[in-house]
Amino acid sequence: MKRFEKSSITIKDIAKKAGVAHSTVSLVMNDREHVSPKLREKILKIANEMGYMPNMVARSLISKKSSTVGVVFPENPHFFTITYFLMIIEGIQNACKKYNRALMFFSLDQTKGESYYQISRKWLIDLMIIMNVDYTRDISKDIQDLRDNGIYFSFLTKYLGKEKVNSVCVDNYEGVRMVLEHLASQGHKRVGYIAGNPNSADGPERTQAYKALYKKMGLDQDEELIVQGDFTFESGEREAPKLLDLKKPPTAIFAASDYMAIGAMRVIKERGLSIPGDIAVMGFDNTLEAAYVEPALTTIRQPLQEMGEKAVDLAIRSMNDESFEPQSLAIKPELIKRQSC
Amino acid sequence: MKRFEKSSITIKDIAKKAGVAHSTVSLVMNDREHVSPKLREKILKIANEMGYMPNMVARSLISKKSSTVGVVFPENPHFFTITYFLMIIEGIQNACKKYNRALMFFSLDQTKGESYYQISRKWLIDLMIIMNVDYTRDISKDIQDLRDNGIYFSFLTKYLGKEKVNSVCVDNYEGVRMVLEHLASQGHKRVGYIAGNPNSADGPERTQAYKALYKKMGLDQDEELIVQGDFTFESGEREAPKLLDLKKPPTAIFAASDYMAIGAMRVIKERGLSIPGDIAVMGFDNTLEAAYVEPALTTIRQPLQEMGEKAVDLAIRSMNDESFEPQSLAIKPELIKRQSC
DNA sequence: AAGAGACCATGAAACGTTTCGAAAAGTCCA
DNA sequence: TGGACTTTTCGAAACGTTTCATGGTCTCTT
Repeated sequence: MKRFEKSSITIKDIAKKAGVAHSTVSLVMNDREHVSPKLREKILKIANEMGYMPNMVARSLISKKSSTVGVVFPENPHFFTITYFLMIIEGIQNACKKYNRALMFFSLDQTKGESYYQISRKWLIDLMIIMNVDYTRDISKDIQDLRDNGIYFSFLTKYLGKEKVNSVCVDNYEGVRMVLEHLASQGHKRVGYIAGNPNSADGPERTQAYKALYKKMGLDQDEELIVQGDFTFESGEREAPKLLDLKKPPTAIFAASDYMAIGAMRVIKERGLSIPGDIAVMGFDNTLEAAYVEPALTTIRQPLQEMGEKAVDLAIRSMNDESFEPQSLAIKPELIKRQSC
Repeated sequence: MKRFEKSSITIKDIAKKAGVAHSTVSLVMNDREHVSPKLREKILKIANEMGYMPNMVARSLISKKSSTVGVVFPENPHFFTITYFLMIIEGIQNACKKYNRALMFFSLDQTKGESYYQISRKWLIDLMIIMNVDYTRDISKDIQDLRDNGIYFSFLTKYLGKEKVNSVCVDNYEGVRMVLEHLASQGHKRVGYIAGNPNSADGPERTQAYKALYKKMGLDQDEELIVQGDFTFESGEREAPKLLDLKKPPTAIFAASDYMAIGAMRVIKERGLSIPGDIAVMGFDNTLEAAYVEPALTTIRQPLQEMGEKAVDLAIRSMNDESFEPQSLAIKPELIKRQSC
């Protein structure tokens, strides 16, 4: 089998057949003015007959743009199983369709010295979604490089640097408020809190919101009621007993992630306590599993899909409008009432 | 802010600095022979200092290859929430890293006349993973086009056409065998079966396996015991009552997907029956939710990640070895014993 | 009927690579 | 020392587009 025997139809083939210059065909294909309607018609017809399909790569080379949205996430072989990310990606995928762009994925290995800018240059990515950041490294140089080279981007996480950049994240304060209000409205006074990963952007923010709000809600203020998890199921299983074993145990547990909440639930059930009878549980995230555990978990839904879509929208707006100020969007979450409280 | 002020380092910049022809630099960058070690060293050093990064787009244009794996799936806005696909994609992502390729995603809208080959041409994709096929259309011309143009591909689903192609799917027969054997070993004689979507590749295959096997396993043969679902949670909820309402109801239900099994479980529990005490339930797929329902679902794990990786491996082998015969891999699944039976 | 505009179409250059035939530079041996 | 190799380096062409200055062809006005 010979390869590339049948080479594909180019703009020149069409030009030859139509008896015009290939630059004219280019104008037609890009829907630009200054081509007579008659000629345009003719060229389009021929292109259609011949089954022309533009070569995006050649187009990218000259325009220095790739018609692509590049999603960059940190090196982590298990990235894709984390449902949290997946739903965001669905949103990005939708946006790509809307803007007629292809979607590319890159994992960034910062330990090998790879930078966001290098990736953009290597693949001529002109629109980048940055999904998560290792804040232990200085990222501001990268940001500057992207900016200097006309690459538009959004962060899909809280951006902790000083620069003003497009970013989309959930409104953690509002989410925590909803949780505590809901619990308070059901008469809970003592609410145990399992905090999330302190090295993330969301973990500390939720904890801060919790501390800022519980007095306002009239809940018990007691440092004992706060334990430190890291968003994982295991940390929920590990930390929940500390709350249950208190002299004065809480009547409700709020975990900063669903996975931790589910871990806590397992422990509670193993001890023969009933949920929500003996103790209520609330999570945060509305991951897929939350609906399937028993009892189904009451939690806060982050509109992840919407967030993914918004992130692309912001970057596109920056691209189309030079005067558009980078925005930091905090998306309002939603309370999902189920059976766990 | 001016754009592209700082244009990036090219092979020519390096050539100028090193005082050589840019073609020589190209040879060095591609690790080709016929360059003296001394010069090679010097060029590499300069390239490194200047922070050279190859322009993959220019490279693609000339080589007609994109160093990319293109994953193509059918137009379906909710593609990405289906965990089944996601785990496969994780495998593909791993393989991409292994072969140092970027990952691109495309949704194919066959109603608009888009073909697999067109996508490959448009983006110079030379390695394609085809995730699912609309078998109501004739795909053999597409296959031929891909072949004729040296584009290597694997199907990540059972391929139903006549051609010999690379394909990776789960061994459904073996999976069903494991289920029935497990149920039989626990003394079940009457096993209800909720069939999957009849228009898919997997649905009929599992049903066929069920029918071929239940006599061998000494189970009751009774057409009443087979009901028709479509893989969704809702169809499980809808069909399970038909089995429970039989004059002689089954002692176990086997659903051809976890989602249907979970739907069935909900109905069973609503009727106040205990699982597995009154009735055992088994699923198929080992989706994420299976571990979290109560009781946790005994099911068949498809090694999805492995399948994704294998699909890329096969395509790469075809690419590297012209004489490699396309293979059709049926991956052995695994029984995951949990509490539902 | 000629000059001024407006509109169309063209051809060449460019994008950053790879490839390949040919030139240049080494090496070896007689 | 010169011819015959071999190895190294070079230069030009090519990949399929877009862009843009230039020139040609209309149509209108005076």
